[in-house]
Amino acid sequence: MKTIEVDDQIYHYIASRTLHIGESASDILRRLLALPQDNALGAVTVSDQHTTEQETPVSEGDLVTLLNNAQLAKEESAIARFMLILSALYRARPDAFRRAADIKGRKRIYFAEDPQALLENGKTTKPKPVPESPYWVITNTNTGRKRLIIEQLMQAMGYSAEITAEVCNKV
Amino acid sequence: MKTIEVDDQIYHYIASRTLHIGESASDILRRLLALPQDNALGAVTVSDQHTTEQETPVSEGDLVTLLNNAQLAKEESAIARFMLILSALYRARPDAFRRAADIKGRKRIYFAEDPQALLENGKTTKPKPVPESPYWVITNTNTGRKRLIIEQLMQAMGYSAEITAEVCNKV
DNA sequence: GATTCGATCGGAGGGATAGTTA
DNA sequence: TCTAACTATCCCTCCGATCGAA
Repeated sequence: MKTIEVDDQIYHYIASRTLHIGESASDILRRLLALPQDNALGAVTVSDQHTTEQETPVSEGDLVTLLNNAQLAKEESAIARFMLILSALYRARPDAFRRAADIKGRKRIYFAEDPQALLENGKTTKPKPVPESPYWVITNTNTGRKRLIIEQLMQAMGYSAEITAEVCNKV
Repeated sequence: MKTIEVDDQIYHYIASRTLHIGESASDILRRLLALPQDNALGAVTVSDQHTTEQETPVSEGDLVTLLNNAQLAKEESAIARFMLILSALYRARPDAFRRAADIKGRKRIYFAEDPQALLENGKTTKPKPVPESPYWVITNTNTGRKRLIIEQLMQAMGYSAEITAEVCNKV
C-alpha cells in the first residue's frame, strides 16, 4: 500500500463514486480509470531507487523562495506551518534532508519514510506525511519541540545558524 | 489535503502519468478523471452562456475569477469552502447579495450585518464573518444545508440554475 | 406521514502542560 | 536529589452528521 495526497476536490470526487460499502480508494480508482479489476499481485513494488544526487552548495536563496510564500503566513496552526517548512526543506535539498533525517529524541524517531516506523517508536506520535516528499514526521509535540526539530534538522543539513533561526521563527 | 491509500498498481499507474516534473497527485488525477483544471470553474458553462438575463446581467465571468479554484480545492472543511464562496458572491455583486441576504429558515435568519442579530434568532448559530464583506452567516449547519443556503442565495441573486448547481457542488 | 429545519453532541485535530526519564 | 530534556496525556476548539422538533 502506498499513500498519496490529494486535495479535497479530488477526495470528494473519489468518495462520491463509491459503489459498494467499504470499497477502497483503489477499487474506486481502478473503476474510474478503467483499469483491469484484477488484484494485480504481479504489480512489482518498484523499490524507490534514489539515484544519488549531486552535492550542491546550500542554496539558501531557493529555500527563501520556497518559504517566502504568503501561504506560510496564512496557515493557522503550528502543524500546518511545520509541514510546509519541512516540505520546502526536502525539496530544496533532498539528499541533505535524507542524511539529516535520522535525528531523534529519547524514545521517538522524528522522521521515517514509513509511518509504521514512527508508530513503533513511541506511544502516540501522530505521524503525518511531509507533502511532496517520501517522508513522514512525528506530530504530537508542542510548538517548542517543533522548532527544535526544524533547528536540528537544518543544522544537520548544513544551514547557517542565522537562516535556521529565521526559519524556526516561522513555525 | 487528504491522504488516501492506494495499492501499488494504482500508485504506479498514477505516477507513470506524470506530465510535468513536480506535478502533484491531485493534478494528475484531475487530468485522468477529466475534472476541471484549477482556475477554470466550468469554462464550458461560462462560454456557453446565452446572455438572456434581463435586469443586470449576472457577470459569471467575474465570479469564476473570484472563485479561483486552487484555493477552494485546498480547503479541508466545508465551512472554509462555504465562506470562500460567500465572499466571492458578495464581491461579485454586492447589491444583489444585499437584496438576496434575507433568506431564512423556520427560526433562524441566515445572514446579517451584525453577529448579534444571528445570535438572537436561534439557539446556537455560530455566526462567522464573511471575508471581505459586511455580512455574517450562521455556521452551525450540516453540509447539505450549507449547499441549500448557497443555492437559495444564488437563486435570489439571479444566477442560472446551472452555475448555481456547479457552485453548490464545490461546497 | 413526509419533509424541512434546528442544534445537540460525538469526533477529530491541535498543542499546552503534566508527567516521565535520563 | 535536582534539573533538563523529552513524551504523551488530556483539554479545548472546531466541524458537521445525526436525530429531534416543527
